[in-house]
Amino acid sequence: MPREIKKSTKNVTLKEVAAELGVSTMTVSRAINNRPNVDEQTKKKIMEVVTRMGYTPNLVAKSLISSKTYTIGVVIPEISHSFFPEVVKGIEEVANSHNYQIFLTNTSDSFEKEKAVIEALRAKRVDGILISTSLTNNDYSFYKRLVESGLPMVFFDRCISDVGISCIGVNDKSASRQITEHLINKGYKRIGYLSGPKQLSIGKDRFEGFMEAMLLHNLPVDENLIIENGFNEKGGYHAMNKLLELPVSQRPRAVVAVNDPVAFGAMDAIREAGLRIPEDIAIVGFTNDIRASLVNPPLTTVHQPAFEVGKKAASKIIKTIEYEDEPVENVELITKLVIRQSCGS
Amino acid sequence: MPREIKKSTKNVTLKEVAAELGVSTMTVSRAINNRPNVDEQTKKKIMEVVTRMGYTPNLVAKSLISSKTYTIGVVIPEISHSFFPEVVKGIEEVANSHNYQIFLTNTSDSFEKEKAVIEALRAKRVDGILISTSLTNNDYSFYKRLVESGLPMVFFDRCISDVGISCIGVNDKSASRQITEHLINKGYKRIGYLSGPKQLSIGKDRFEGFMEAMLLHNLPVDENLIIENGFNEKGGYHAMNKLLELPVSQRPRAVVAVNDPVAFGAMDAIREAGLRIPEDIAIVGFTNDIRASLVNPPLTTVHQPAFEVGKKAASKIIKTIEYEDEPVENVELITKLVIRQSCGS
DNA sequence: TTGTACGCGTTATCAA
DNA sequence: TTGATAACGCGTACAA
Repeated sequence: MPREIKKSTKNVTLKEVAAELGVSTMTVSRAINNRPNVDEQTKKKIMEVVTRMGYTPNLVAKSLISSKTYTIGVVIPEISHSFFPEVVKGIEEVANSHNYQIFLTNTSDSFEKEKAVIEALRAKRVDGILISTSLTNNDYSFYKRLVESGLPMVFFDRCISDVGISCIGVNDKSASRQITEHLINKGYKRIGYLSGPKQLSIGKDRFEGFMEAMLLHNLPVDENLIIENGFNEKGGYHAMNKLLELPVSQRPRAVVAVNDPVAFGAMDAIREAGLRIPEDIAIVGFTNDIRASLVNPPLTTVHQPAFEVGKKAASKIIKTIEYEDEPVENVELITKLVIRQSCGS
Repeated sequence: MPREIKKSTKNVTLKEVAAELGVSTMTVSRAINNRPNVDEQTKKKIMEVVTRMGYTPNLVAKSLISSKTYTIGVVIPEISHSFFPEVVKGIEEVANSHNYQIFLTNTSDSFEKEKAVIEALRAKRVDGILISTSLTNNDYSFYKRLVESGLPMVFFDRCISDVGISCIGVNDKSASRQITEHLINKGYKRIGYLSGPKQLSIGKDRFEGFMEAMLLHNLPVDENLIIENGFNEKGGYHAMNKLLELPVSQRPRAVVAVNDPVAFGAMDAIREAGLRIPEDIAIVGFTNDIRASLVNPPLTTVHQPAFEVGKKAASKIIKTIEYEDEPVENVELITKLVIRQSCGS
C-alpha cells in the first residue's frame, strides 16, 4: 500500500484575512506593512484578525516580486574543521542582524560538489554567496562566468585571485614568514614545508611567506623538502611520511605546516616513526585550531581571528549585494603568533 | 553623496528564452523539464539558447506554485561545540542528496533568539525545521502552537518531550547509568553530578541514568552534590566551583558531567583548586568531544555518533515533510563507553 | 506538437 | 482612505 503523500501545510493568506473582514487585500497589506494611508480603526481590526488567524507573510511571494530573497549561500570545504564553525558563527551573527538567512553547504573539499551547490543556490535565487573554495587547478572559467552573470560573491579564507571577487582572509604571507623566522631564529636551518594546493590564496601566500623567510636569512631551500598535499590531517600525514622516507641526513630538522590539521597529521607520522617532537623534528602550524593547545607537545601556530573573518565576510557580501559601487578588495585581518612547545621553545 | 543602491541581478526568464526563438514559454518549459511532447529539433534549439543565455529556473516562482521550497531550517544552540558541526555535516549530506538546502541558525543558547529565528524560517516557508532547543522552562506553549500550525518539526539532541514532536537522540539514560556504574565499580561512593537544565531530554535522561545507577548500587545521593547549570564550559566551571566550596569531608570523590564541555570547565576548576585528576577527584563526561582524548588527563566519556544523529534527523524530517502518516517517534542511537584516564583507570 | 489562460501570494500603480 | 488590476516566473489544464 502506498504511503499517503502529504498535502503541504496550509498557510493563511492576505486574501483570506481580507475576506474575513470584507475589505480588499490591499488594505490588509497596507495595515500589515505599516503604511501611512490606512484608517486607524480598520487597521486595528485587521491586526486583530491577523493575529487570531495566525497570518504570516509569505516571503516567497514577496521575493518573486522584489527578486530579493534575503538569503546568502555559504560554501564551506569542511565544516568539522574547528576554524569553520567559528567563521560560520560570525557570518550568521552579522547576516541575522541584517535580516538575512544563510544556506550552509559542505563540499567535503570537492570542487565538483562546489559547482553543483552553487548552481542550486543560484536556482534558489540567493542574493549572494560566500565561498571558501576547493578548486585546485587553474581553470577559473566557472567563476569567471559567474562573475559575468552579476551574482554577488565573496571569497573567504580559500580564495582565488584575479577573477574579480573580493577575498576576506588574514595576513597569510607575513604571518607565515614570521613563524618561519621564529624557527630560523631558534637555529633551525634545514626546514621543510608541508604545503596545500598553491592555486588557493592560503596555499600560495603561506608558501611565499615561508620562502621569503628562508631567502631573507640566506638559507637554501631544498625542493625535496617541499611537499604538497591536502589541507587536512590525512594530507599532513602523507606529506610528512614522504619527508621521513628521505635518508636521515637529508631529513628536515623542522617543518612548517600550511595549517594545524596538516600539522596534526604530520605529528602522527613523526611519532609513528619513533621520533620526538621537537627534539628530533620541530613543527609549527597555522590556524590555532581548538586542539592546538592540547596536543602533545602543544603546537606553536598562528592564531587566526575566525569569528572576525566570518563577520567581515558577511558584512562584505551584504554590502556587495546592496550597493552598486562596492569595490572588489582583499581584506587581511591580523593574526597573532602563538608560541608553544612544538617548535622547541 | 548617497551610495548607488543596486538593482537586483537580472536573471534570464523563460519568456526571454521563448522570445529569442519565437516560440511560447510552454514549449521552452517542456523542453527544459524533459517532457515527452516536444519535437526533438525544437528541443535541441531551445537547449542551445538556454545554455547560451545562461538560463536557470527560478525556484522561487516554482515554490510559490507548489508551496514547497525544498528547504529545511536547522536551529542549533552553539555551532562551535564540536558535536554540532558533525551533526550538521550529517544533516547536510542527507538533505543535499534529497535536493534540499539547509538554513543554518545559531541561537547562542537563547530561547528568545530561537523563537525569532523559527518565525523567520516560517516566513521563508521552509518545508520543515530541525531543532536542538534552548528552552529551559516549562512553558511549552510556543511549540504546542507550532505543532498545531502543522509545521513539520523534528528535535535532535536537546528535545522537549510530550509536545508531539519526534526526537532523534541517543540512549542517554542507559549510557549515563553505565558510565556512572563504571565509577561505582572502581570503588567511588561519594559521587557528584554536574547537570544541565532538566527540562531538556538530555538534561533529564542523563540525570535519571545517574540516579538509577546510584540507586541500583544502594549508594546515597546527597542533594548538595547535584548542581545544575548550562551545557557549556562556563556552566561546568561554575558548577564545579560550587562543589569545591563544600567542606573537604563533604566533597565528592568523583563527578559525572552531563557533557564534555561541562567536564572541561569542571576540570579547569579542579586544577585551579590545586587538586589532581583523578587522584583527588575523578571525572567523566558525555559526548566524546574532539578534545576529550587530548585534555590532561584524557577524559573518560560516552561516544555519541554525531554524524549519524545528523543523518537520522535529516531523514526523519524529510519523511515527516513528505508523508502524511509518518509517526512521531523517539529514536535512540547507540553510544559507546570510552574509557580513558580521568576516571582513574 | 504547440499555444493560451489562469493561478500561486504579494505589492505597485492608478482610479475611485 | 480604499479598491481594482497587473505583474513577478512558472506550470497545470485545457484548446488548437
